Amino acid sequence: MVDAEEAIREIRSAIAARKTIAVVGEMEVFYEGRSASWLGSGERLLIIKQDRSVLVHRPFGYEPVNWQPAGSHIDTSIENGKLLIVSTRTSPPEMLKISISRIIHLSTYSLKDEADFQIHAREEDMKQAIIAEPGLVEEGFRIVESERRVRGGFIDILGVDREGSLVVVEIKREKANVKDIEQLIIYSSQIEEEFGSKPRLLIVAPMLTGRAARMARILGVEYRQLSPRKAQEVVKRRKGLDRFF
Amino acid sequence: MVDAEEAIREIRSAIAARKTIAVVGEMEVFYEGRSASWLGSGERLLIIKQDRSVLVHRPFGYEPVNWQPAGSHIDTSIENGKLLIVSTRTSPPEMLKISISRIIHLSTYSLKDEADFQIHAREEDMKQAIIAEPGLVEEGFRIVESERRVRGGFIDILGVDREGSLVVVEIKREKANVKDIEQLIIYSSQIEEEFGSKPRLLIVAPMLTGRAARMARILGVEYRQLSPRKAQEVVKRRKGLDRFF
DNA sequence: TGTTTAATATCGTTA
DNA sequence: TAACGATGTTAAACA
Repeated sequence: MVDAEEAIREIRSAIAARKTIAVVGEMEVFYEGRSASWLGSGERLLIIKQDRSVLVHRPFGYEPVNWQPAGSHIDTSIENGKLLIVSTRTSPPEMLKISISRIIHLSTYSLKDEADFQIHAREEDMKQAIIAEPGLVEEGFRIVESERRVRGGFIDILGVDREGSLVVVEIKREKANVKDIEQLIIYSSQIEEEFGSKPRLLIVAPMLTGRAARMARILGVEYRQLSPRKAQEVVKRRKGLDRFF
Repeated sequence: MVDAEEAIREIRSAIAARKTIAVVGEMEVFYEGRSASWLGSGERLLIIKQDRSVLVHRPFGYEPVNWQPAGSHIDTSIENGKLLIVSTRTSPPEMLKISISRIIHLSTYSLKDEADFQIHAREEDMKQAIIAEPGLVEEGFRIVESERRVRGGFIDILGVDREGSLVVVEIKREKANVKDIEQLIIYSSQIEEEFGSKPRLLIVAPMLTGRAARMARILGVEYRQLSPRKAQEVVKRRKGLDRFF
């Protein structure tokens, strides 16, 4: 249990020193900006990070109930004996106000964390795998272009099959749905306009939703199964080979 | 600074008692599941909530670097003198492993938070505003149906103008883009199939992207300006009137 | 359970 | 700055 006067001194100096602040206490939270929200009094965890991002976490759920991203301006004051923390940013104009009526715990830390975060098996890995091994799409497939710009978006991969027909390839790292099939149809008309002939349409994904599978059959969209994990293995194997040669 | 043996006892009993746990310390983090990630050693804040959701926060940035949602299973152990916390869930199969080499601070809390969270100015508020006051779309506009299911999605609002022509209305709470315009075109063909005549297409949003504005002009999609905040005011005013009558 | 949509989505990349 | 797509998106609504 910490006094508001004492707390405000500690928080102010911690913000100035770019420390990370954790406050456990009873608080009300107001937000106004792109939307507007109000949260009545309850016991929560407030985090102010060294980059001045602010998070209010309830004792349940993955997401913060309210927040403000890095770089916003933080003001502290005491109002009716309560510790008031106001975070504002200008673009977009947003304001987060936290009124703390009781402080259960307050601590500040100078945390050092310079480690590199590595993540794999994303859609980008799937694309790289196909570029490295076009045979993943089908025997004789060759890449013409990746990330080709068309009206309404980008074609993940544009290629040619062994017969010389153009193939538009759309990649999804998760289950592909009706929207993804429609996306291919939209690209198809653009490619036809430009090249004068209908391309084959192909969706690469670990699976399709039932509705998407039906729609694909109706509209003549082909499907090749590929999971991000398998793609990642292909990329890794390739890298090994590249180093070898 | 807390010993690993002491920490594991405290964490285990806190999980059993459904308390919220905060650990500040030096840790490595591994994740494997839909994707896979590795994060080398650094000083971070680990939160385990009463619903067993797990968050690992670096000292910067709004998002947790790694996490596990509510309801996952948590195992604790000591390996080479380090406190090991492993959270697993089955659907989808995912595993988060946190290896804590040094504990700077550990505390547990029984937090009580039953307050109601209220939020306004969402897309739903815009739809309700139009339903309450169809004149927001245009003079003489009448609602036929909201959330009408069509192939590839739902039509936000289907209505009729004063001449009796069908109008498909798409609502966006933020700047509308090319994809949103395309969405309307797709709906249009469905409505034409069903009713035998081309509907008018109308996008309601606070603004359009430059590209979307151009595309709307070309494709004959009309635009009505409405912001979520203005919509919210209309809803509020209406509620006041409803109470009066 | 499966599917779809909204979100103060956030974040990174590119023009 | 604006636009645009990916995300371990998450979370809620609906069939």
